[in-house]
Formats: sequence, structure tokens, C-alpha cells
Amino acid sequence: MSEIAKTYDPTSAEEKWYKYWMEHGYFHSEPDDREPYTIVIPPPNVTGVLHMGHMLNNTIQDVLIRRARMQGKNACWVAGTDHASIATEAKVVKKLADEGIKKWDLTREQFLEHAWEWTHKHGGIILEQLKKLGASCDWERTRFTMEDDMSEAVIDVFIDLHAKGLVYKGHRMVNWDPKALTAVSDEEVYHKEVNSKLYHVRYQIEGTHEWVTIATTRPETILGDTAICINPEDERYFHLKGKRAIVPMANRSVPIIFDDYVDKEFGTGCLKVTPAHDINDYEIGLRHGLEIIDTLNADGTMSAAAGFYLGEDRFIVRKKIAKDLAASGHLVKEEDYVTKVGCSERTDAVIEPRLSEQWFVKMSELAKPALENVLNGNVQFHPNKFINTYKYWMENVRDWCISRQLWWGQQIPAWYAPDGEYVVAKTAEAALDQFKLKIDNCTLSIENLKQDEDVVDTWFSSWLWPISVFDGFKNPDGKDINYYYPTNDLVTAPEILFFWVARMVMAGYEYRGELPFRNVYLTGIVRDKQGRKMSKSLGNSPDPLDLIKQFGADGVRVGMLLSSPAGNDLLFDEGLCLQGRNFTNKVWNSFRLIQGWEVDNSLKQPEESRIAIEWFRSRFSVALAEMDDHYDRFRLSDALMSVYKLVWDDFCSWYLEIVKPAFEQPIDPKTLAETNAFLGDLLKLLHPFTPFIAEEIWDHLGERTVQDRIIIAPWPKAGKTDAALLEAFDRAMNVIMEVRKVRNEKQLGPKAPLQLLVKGKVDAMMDPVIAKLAFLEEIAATENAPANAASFVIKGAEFFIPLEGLIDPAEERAKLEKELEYTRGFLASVEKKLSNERFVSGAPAQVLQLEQSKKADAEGKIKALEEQLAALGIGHG
RNA sequence: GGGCUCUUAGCUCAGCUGGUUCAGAGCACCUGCCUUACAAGCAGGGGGUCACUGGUUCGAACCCAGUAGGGCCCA
Repeated sequence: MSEIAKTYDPTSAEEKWYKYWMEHGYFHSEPDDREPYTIVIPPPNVTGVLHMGHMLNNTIQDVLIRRARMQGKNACWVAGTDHASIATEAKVVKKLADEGIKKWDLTREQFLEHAWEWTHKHGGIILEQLKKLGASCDWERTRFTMEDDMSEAVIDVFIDLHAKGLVYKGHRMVNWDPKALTAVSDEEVYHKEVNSKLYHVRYQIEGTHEWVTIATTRPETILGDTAICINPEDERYFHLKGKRAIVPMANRSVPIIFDDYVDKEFGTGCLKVTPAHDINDYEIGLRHGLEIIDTLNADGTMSAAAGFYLGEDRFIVRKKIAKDLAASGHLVKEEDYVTKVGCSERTDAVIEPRLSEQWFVKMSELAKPALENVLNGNVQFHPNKFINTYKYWMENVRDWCISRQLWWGQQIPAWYAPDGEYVVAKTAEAALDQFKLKIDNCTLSIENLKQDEDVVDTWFSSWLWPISVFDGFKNPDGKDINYYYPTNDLVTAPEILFFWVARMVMAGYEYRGELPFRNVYLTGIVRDKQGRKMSKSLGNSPDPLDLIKQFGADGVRVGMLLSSPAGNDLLFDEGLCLQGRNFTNKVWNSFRLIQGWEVDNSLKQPEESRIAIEWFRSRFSVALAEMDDHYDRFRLSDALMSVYKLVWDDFCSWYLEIVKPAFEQPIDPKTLAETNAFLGDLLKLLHPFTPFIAEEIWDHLGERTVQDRIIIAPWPKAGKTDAALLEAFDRAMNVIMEVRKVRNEKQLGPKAPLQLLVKGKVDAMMDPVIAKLAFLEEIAATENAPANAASFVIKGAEFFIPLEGLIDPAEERAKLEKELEYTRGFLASVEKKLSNERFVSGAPAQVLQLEQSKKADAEGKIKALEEQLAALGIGHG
């Protein structure tokens, strides 16, 4: 006994067992004739480090995969990373800058060398960290989105979609930084409130002396106006239907159009439309086929197309044009106005919406099966409340801009001739062949061709992930893809439901004609106690590896899952991990207790042990069925809580306390064997949540071989349950708790010898159990309610604990009267219900019956309480 | 501004088709215990007008309408 530590030390067990599992290949999967169970990891950023979100996400995946493995399925969890083009490129650029190297001083090839170097140095750190958590990924299958085969799939898909007309080149509004001369992403734009002016400008209606007045904060864009827009329900302007207006200064005739977008309440209700310089105007322009006039140069000065103020800065022009419009009689008024403008995080320059040429994926067709198969339940979301958001997005899906002005990523396979003509092809040679087919007497050579500078969006790699990790593009009829695809469950965050999940569903139907996964488990965001998202910049996130050191991987896993139902944010608190650690310690000590028992083969099994074993067998089955149900509905927190209570309450606090022999006394062989078997079964249920301690104790419980490890132990099956026994035991628990309560109230100490008298019909079967746990000298029947006794009533039977000299009759009477009063009130409410004719005729028979028995119970209890009060009266006048 | 969603104990959350078990769980809290598996523990206990207002119903945490407040997505 002494060689087993009093508290569980996770560190050595974690190292030992992870190594053992790896060495013996338990995580590795090859196709065979078993049912496959597959998860593909949401690939973390290759140069990232483990954060709390990964901890939660990967704990969940590991729980699912470990249970599936125990269920005898061929479990395959594919690991890997993605190249995260924006984030990684930014890191490499910064690193180079620190060394005094500018990106633009390097060739593309030189830059990529640095990027690969960075990737090799930092890549995979996060995967090593996942191992500390216990993640049972098939590491032999680890993939990376920029490795050759994966990149080839990306390029092939690009070419294929282009051939199908689903990839096209088009214009798009980007956030343009006129100072840095680059597009920046939405995330790099901050918005600030500025004091501005709202200019009311009037436009003449063509061919009349009428005017229409618009309001704008950006009069300099008037030169690019190509329409006036009005809400179709705005009665004030019904008469303008079909008319045209003259743009001031430009003297251009533009149509007056009608669109819901316009807010009747804002300004005058008339909107000037400048498709080249405002995203909403651009979209109105698309809807109404408007001309696009780009009046700005890249540096924010006026272009030739503007026709005025050539080369002058947009903000200077704003003031000038206001004056000029006033002079020409077009400016109606100016008013002060507070507006929000977007600014570049890098240069603080005011961002200019600017049209640029980009590559797009046409989404409408791809979205159809992706929406349909979620709505019809082929792909299920857990929790399913996300279907609404998904549906909304898919019904309003926009084409996907996939080009990025970066180098780290798959370069777009488009090749340009010097005249700007282009073809899409895998190589320059193939491109040249295409040009030759396209152009008569083609004189181009490979040296003339220039590949598109941009790379594709990282999501354009990851949307292929569930297929490409199994080489489904390179080898569409391969053994792996046919066996593992479609995968089973995907575990990810709701934030990327559209970016990633929806697109994987699209790619799945487009390239396999089938869904990529059947279930999508959406985790929440890990937040700190104040509800703030955990982030490096806030410094409010603990280091996951420190947590593992402090609480053990098992403890942290339990901590992560304790309070995170699917789809709910997890307010992280180290206290949760502490609770997890305490739980593993509890499990450890139950093992220590059992391990310390000496067996005496001549001993007969005590009756209470026999009962306890029967009871626990049933209890285990009930809990297991409950747990399986929770798992099937992806309620992992609840599944964990089921086993938590089964172990702590049912097994440790009740079962073990019953079968535990007196101090330094041996145990009978039958009970010991059953108890060991129970512990083993509990360890199986624990293993998905706490794999390390489960394997460690399992190892101690018997002579184990490679084929007999808990990681592959068969998942228990729920057996028969004895409902009557469970109920009887439940009643016995109540009796025991009441006796303990009396001990507590009277400060009798847990082992002071007591007698329990029972009045009424009670099966004596549970008496040995009650006597042992309540430390009773005797349980006897009685005809009359004795005086000088503490009393309680359970299910119509009355119980008395004679306590000569310790009973205060006044106190006892007050207690009984209070209970009597309550019960009479309860009875009255039941009787009222039963005397209501509409209830009796309207309620189902079952409910009526319940009310009847409620009435009978209450009446029985009232009678018992009255008798006890009477007994008190006899005893003490 | 539009769409979706939520509000139940101090905290995090269950609560399925309205009907003893419907007012629950875990943690936290209070009281008493170092009782030889475990103080990382044991035994016991208190705690909620189910956001608010109205409606439907014999009966509402649950269904409907409105109000207040929070969150998410889009703009």
C-alpha cells in the first residue's frame, strides 16, 4: 500500500502512456473492414502556438475519437496545419524588417525561401503541444496545406472551376490605403468618429426647371455620379419616375432610379450614386447596370476621369468643390454632421473604397446543395440553432473573392500575354499551348508569359481539407478517400461556419457528390471571467502548457469540458481545472482504497455487499445509458457530469462505503472481484475524458498486454436495470441521510451507537445497508410512536431514533407542526385541483392518477405526523 | 438600421411534447469533522416572484404578444 502515492502525480503517467500509445501505434489507422470513424482536425495556423481555444476544440475531438475507438470503430483523426497566408506572411515580413530587409527588395523566390525557413522552424510546434494534451491524432497522416500534393489539389481545383465558369476575374471594392498604396483587409481598418459636414446639393431634372436635392458628406465624388437613387415607396418623388438628372459641373445626364436600399429618413431621401467610390453605391450600380467612373488616382488625387481638379488631393477638392457648387447655385446648404470614417491601422490614412481586379468563385450554384443538405438534416449542426444563421448566409451568399496580394500561398495559375490576354493553366507550357489554340499565328513564347502575381485565399486550400488529406484529388478512387470520406464529425468554432464549414460542404458536393461530414459540433469562445475573449494582446489567457503542468492534462481536459455545452462560450476559470484535478485525485484514491484490501478467501460475502453490488450494477447501466444518450446528442459536458457523479457519488460515497471492510479487516473474494470489475468499467467510461489516469490505473488492475490497454478496451454496454431495487436503495439512502441529519443536529458524532425504530410496512431487505452506513446498533419494528425520539417520515413509513434526554419536546413539536402545516396546505392544493371538474375531465388519465396518489401520500403523512404529535403529548403532558 | 438568439440559485448551465418526479445539477457559500482511500477530503445545510407586463389554458419556466436588457451575424 505504501508504495502508492497518496495524491495522484500526473506528469510521469502522461509521459509514459503517451509514449506507449505512440510506440504501439494505437493512433494510427489504415482502412480495413471495420466501420470507419473519422475526424479531420481544423488545421491550426502553422506558425501559431496553442491557445485556450485549441485546448477546448481538441479536447472535444479527442473525447469523440477515443470513445469511437473503444466502440470498436476504426478511428482516424487526421492532424495537420494550414499555411495561414496573411498571418504567416506578416510574421515573416516583420522578421525580415527586424533584420533590415524589406520585402520588396527580395524576389518572390527569395521571400518564399524565408517563409519556408520560418515554417520549418516554427511549424509543428503547435502539434507537439497537442500531444501534451493527450490528442490521439494519427500523426503518420499529418498534412500541411502548402505541401506539394495539397497545393497541386488547390491549383487543379482552381483550373477546374475556371473551366466550369465558376472561377472568374472581376472587380471588387477593396479597402485602399492611399498612403501605403496597398489594399488592406477589413481587420486592418479601424473606424473613428469625425466632425464633418453634410452638403445638400441640388441637381436639375433634365428638360425641366425642376430640381432634386441630395445630401452627401463627400461632394468631391459628385464628379463620379452615375445615378440618383430614391426609395420606391417614397411618395415625395413618385413624379420623378423615368426622369433623368444633370450632375452639376460634369453636366452629365444620369438616370433617376428606385431601390430599397435608400433610407427615406436620411437627408432628403435622395441618394447620389457613385459606384466607383462606395461599396453600397457599387452594389446599387450592379443591380441597375450603372456606369462606373473612377475619379480618383491610387494616391487619393483626382484622376483625369474626374474632369476637374486633376492631381489635387481629395480633401482639398472637397473644400474647393463646395465653394464652386455654391458659386454655381447648386449648393443648397451645409450642416454639421458627425460621421464614422475608416482609417488604416498602418498609416492612419483615411481608407478609400477602391475598385480593383480580383479573382472570384461564383457561389450561387455551389451553395444550393450546401444549403439543401443542411436543411434536410443530412449535415447536422450541434447545437442546431446555427442553422438559421447558416441559412441566412447561404441564401444571401456573395461571390467569394479568392485572390490575395501576397506571396505566401498558392500562386494563381493564370498566365498573361504582354497585351493583357490571359489563360488559366497548370504550367507556363500548358498556358502557351492554350494561347496557340486561341490565337491564330501565335508568336508568343514562354518568356513572354507572366504568371498572375497574387495567391489564393488560405480558405481556398482549407475548403478542400476533408478531401485533400486523403488525396482525394490526386487519386479520386483511392483506398483512403473511399474508406474515410465522408468523415463523421467536425469540431469547430461558429465564427468560421461560413468561411470554412459552408465551403467544405460545397467542395464536398462539387468534388465527391457527397457531404464532407455528418455532424458539425460548434464550440464556443473561451473567455475570461469578465467575459472578454482570451487573447494574447489582452494578456488574459493562461499558458495552456502551464495549466497542464499545474493540474495535469486530465485535470485540464475535465476543466475545459465541465462548463462548455456545445455552442456556448466557456467562461474560463482555473477553478474548473482545479475541479478536474480534484476529480482525478478522487479516482486515484478510490483505486488506492481497493488496492489496499487484503483478501481472505474463507470469508463469506456480507449481505450488504451483495445488495450493494446488485444495486451498483443497475445504477451503472442507468448512468451508462444516460451517458450514451448525451454522447449521441453531442452533449459532452452532460456526459462528463454523468460519469463524474457516477464515480464520485454512487461509487465512492455509496458503494465503496458499503463494501469497505472495517479497518485492517480483510475482504471476501467475491466482493473484491466485483469491485475491481466495477472500477475497470468506470475507467472505461472515464478514458475519453481522462485518458492518462484511466490507462495508469487500468495497468495496475491486472497483468496487461499490448492488446489489453484501456485505449482499445471495448466500450461497456448497458445491461438490465432492476427498477424496484433502485427504488428500494433510494429509500434506504433517504433513511441514512435522515439519521445522519439527526446525528448532526444533536451533535452525536458519526459513530455514536443508535437504535432505529420503524413503524409501518417496510421491506427489511435494505436493513444491513442502512445499519452499516448509518452506524445503527439495531433496526427494529415498533407499533407505537415512542416518546423522546427524533422522528422522520419517508414514503408513508415512520422512523424513530430514541434519544432519552436529548429531545426538547417543544422544539420537536414546533418542527412537526411546521411540517404538518405545510403538508396540509399541499393536500388542500391537490384537493382543489381534483375537485375542479374541468381539470378532472380535461387532464389525461395518467396525470389524474398522479394527483390521486399525491393526495393519498399527503393524507398518510398527515396521519403519521398527528400521531407523533400525540405521542409527544403523552410523554410530556 | 436588418436578421437570428438569449434572460432560471452568488457563478456556469440543464429543464424534451405545457401536467407528482417541475423548480434541478456542478461549483461557490454556511455548519460540524484531520472519522487510517482521499482536507485535492467527509457528513449535513441554506439559497430562486424562472427578466418584466399582459394573454391563451382546468393548469405556464415552457405557448402567444408587448417591454427592458445582453449576445451574435450582416449593414
